[in-house]
Amino acid sequence: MSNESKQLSASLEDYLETIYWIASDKGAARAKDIATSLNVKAGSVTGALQTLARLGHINYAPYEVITLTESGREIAQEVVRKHETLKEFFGDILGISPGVAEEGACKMEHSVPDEIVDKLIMFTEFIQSCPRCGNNWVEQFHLYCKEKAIGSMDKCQNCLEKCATTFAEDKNKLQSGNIVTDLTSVEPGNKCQVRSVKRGPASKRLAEMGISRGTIIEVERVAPLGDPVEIKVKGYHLSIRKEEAENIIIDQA
Amino acid sequence: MSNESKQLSASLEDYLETIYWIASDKGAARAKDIATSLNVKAGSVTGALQTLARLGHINYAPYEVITLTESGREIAQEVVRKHETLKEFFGDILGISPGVAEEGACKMEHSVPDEIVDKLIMFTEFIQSCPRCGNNWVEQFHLYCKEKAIGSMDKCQNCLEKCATTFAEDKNKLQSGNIVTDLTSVEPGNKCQVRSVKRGPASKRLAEMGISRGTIIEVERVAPLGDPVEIKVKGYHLSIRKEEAENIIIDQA
DNA sequence: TGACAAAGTTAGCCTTGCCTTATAATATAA
DNA sequence: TTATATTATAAGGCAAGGCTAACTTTGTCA
Repeated sequence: MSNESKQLSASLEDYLETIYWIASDKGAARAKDIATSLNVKAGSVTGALQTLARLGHINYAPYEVITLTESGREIAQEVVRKHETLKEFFGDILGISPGVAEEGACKMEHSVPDEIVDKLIMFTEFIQSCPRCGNNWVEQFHLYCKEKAIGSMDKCQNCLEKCATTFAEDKNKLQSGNIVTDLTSVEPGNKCQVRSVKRGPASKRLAEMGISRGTIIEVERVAPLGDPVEIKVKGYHLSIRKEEAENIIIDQA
Repeated sequence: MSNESKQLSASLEDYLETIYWIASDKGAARAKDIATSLNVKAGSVTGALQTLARLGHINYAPYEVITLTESGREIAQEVVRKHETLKEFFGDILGISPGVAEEGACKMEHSVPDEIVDKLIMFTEFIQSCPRCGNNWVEQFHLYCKEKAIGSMDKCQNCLEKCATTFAEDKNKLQSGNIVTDLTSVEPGNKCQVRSVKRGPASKRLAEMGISRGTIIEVERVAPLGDPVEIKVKGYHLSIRKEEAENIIIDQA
């Protein structure tokens, strides 16, 4: 049981990723679904499943449903994180069309080193929060791509000034209406930045999740009664209790 | 002779890339050098060379030196371009350590789509030329990576203002000393942006190379008498005559 | 010139990964 | 309980890519 093996092949990573998606949709995966999803025959799936089971990444017994083990989930989540990170960067920042962004992410998710994904997430977040990148900076880049030239000096000065005034306005707005807001008030789909985390029974857990001052959180979904709040932090999908969310004081982005 | 085949394997791309480097160093490659460079035995090299020859990517005859054909050079250059683009982005923008940047580039060069490389080059160039990214913007990002938080509002305002004044100063400096400069005055290792290309016998060739208003050019090397000027444009390594360089009017970056 | 070393070639072989088909076993639901 | 769908197994194909070992060619130097 070399549970801590070196590196899975791209193909096996794809199997894990597929199982992850099917399982998070239906609770557990069946061979048929995997075969359909990956476009292979049922026989091939069994072989891959046996390999993954031998490596300790899935819970598998003949004719039973398939679930991920701890290590399998970790690997799958990491692959998904890489995939989503690349896709978002390509799409939202570089302005690549969705199809190519998806295709590129699929190919590259198996080769990008962890360290680079981490930095890419930081970079994307930085771009989305640095005031100098406010006021349509990304759109300026897309314009540059079309026109193949930076604007004239005067145009740039204009842009720079507008950026400054926009920032000053936002700042005033924020400081005048200085309301303390917590994570529960963020709408699904929106991002925010953590100002502070209130001390409490859960603060250690939150810190372990990487939630601290400055962290950028995207709220993905909120359950009917607001209880489990599903969020994305540094590319990881997490779920936190309402009480925990209330302890996270944020600046709305 | 399916000269226009679909996609080479990562391994064959590596062979072409290696031949490219050896050939650009010594004029032609020998099997021994390739074997050493790729860390394989001589026998394996012969096999790969035969495959590449069959595909029309190298000029190969038993016991003779090896050179790239037109198609082989194209592929090799594209791989090199991907490699360098990724490495530069990882290192210069993301702030990844040279070792990891190199390793990541090696792995990803075989899977990144052309379109994404193109955009990544544009993006890197945009960052290096947009005034809003002047005044140490990239360093601000690296600081952010360390401190995991954007600066305070006041700090950001300060940064923004300093960026604006720096830009204004540069602008004044440029406009007061309004000297027309051409590419020959750029020191090796520096970058500049094309303001215009003088009409002349070579202007068509330059346009074909993708050199036009707004293009960013990095001067890599200048031969002793200033004659062939080696430059890098959009990730491609090119060589142009002195007379051509003199027709390229630039803004020093 | 001729002998030898270095470089290159060839052939046979092996491993790995990943897929397929055909057939057998099991589960499920009418 | 029996037909149908789903899984499992076994055998095998095949392409990529490497290795070894024996052999050939080439170039160099005495």
